[in-house]
Amino acid sequence: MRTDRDASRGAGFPPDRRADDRLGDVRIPEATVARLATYLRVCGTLGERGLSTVSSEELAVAAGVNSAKLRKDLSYLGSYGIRGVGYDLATLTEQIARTLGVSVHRSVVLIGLGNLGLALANYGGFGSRGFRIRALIDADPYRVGTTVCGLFVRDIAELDQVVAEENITIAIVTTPASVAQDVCDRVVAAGITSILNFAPVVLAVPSSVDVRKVDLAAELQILSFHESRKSAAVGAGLR
Amino acid sequence: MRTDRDASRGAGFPPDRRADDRLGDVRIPEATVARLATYLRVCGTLGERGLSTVSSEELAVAAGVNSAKLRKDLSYLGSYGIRGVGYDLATLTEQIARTLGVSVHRSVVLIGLGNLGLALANYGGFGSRGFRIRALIDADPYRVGTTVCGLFVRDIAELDQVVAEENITIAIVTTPASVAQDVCDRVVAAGITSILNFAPVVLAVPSSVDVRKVDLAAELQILSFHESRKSAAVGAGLR
DNA sequence: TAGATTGTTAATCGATTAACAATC
DNA sequence: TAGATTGTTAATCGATTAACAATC
Repeated sequence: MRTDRDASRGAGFPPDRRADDRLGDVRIPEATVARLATYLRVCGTLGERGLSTVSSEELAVAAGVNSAKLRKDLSYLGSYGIRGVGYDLATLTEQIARTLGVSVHRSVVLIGLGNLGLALANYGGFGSRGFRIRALIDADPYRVGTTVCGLFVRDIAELDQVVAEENITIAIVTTPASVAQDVCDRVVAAGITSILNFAPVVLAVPSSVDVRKVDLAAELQILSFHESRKSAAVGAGLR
Repeated sequence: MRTDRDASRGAGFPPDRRADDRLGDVRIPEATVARLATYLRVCGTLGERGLSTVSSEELAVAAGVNSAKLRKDLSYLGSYGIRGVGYDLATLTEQIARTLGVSVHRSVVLIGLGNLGLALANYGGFGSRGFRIRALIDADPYRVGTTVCGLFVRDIAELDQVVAEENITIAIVTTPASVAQDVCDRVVAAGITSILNFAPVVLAVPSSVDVRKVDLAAELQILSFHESRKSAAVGAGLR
């Protein structure tokens, strides 16, 4: 569907990307990007089971979405399906990985080695999905200099150096809430442009930096809301 | 704005809730529910700083959202602001907590005591936000019977009993992906109606059960996507 | 009263999905 | 060719937000 808005942009307004930018010439909706990560994981699982081709219906069921949505999502990447047949798993996997920018591994720095930080440092699931934790940073002088998962724990003062040396663009922040904004400021100053924040605070960053937040208590509260509605429905006589 | 659809529903179609169900008579959008959790946390922070009243503008800035959106979100709870003045923090906090169903603590069972499970069991941030982990369950016979954070680690065979005894409705699943669906089936059979899933699998559940998924690698992949676009922009001559 | 701020309206924007022409 | 499945259209649904009347 081509709207008047599209037409006016094509005619005069600056496009989001240059037309010759092959990787980035199609704007992909945020909701689609989030689902691509799921599709990529499911493709991996199906590939391990020996499948070489999947239909949009099979993939949609495995990913827990509607097949029309899945096809629309995949259509943003280009036309990699074969009508009457389905999608070649290897090709599809490669294209999704390329779109997400995880065809090559990305380097990550993890800051704050409390319970959660240590658990993430030890988590084995990042490597297979495109990420390597290349540096660990903590404020506790007793922890700095020790080795965790084969990596030296460094002081925050070494952040700039480590980010440059290891070509790091993504930081995982698992510090206490009280220091998270300060750590965030240093991380941004060091040149990091993406932050995954586990501290329960809203981080202020320049618009050039992306922040995603994981708030575990908030997730539980959302579930709690629906629990309330379930019991309210019972209370209202719907038993 | 009252649309034809609303009118036709009011006229004939069954409403989502009974009109006399005071807690649940207004349908609150999912996007709003998710933000209410943030507002609740921010209200707590502002309250600790000694504030007793906030304007929508102040609260919006602290929560990182547009103030019109915040007012619209709060309007679903009822009319708790005072024009020309703002919102009373104590009242607002209470109303949001009530809406989210966390005015009283909810009991949670945590299943799977690997790195992440142990970290969550030790995490102190749940208590202040309305949740108590009341039971720990693991499959490893060497771990069953030990004490973690003052709780006995139990076998999955005891799930039904523990859920009933402790009045648990929410489960946190931090098992390996390979057993997550099996654990999920048992959890549902035990009467749990909300699941927070950290295993990187799509869980199949009855429609009466809510599942929220936290996929850390997927979060990084979303950040990676935007990183790709940033460097593509540079590559396309926008340096 | 004058200034401030809420609650609501209505326009706009973005996401979802059934349906089907295109095509393997 | 006949059956199957993609890629796309267009309708619908849901979320966002500027603007402002209501009102403290």
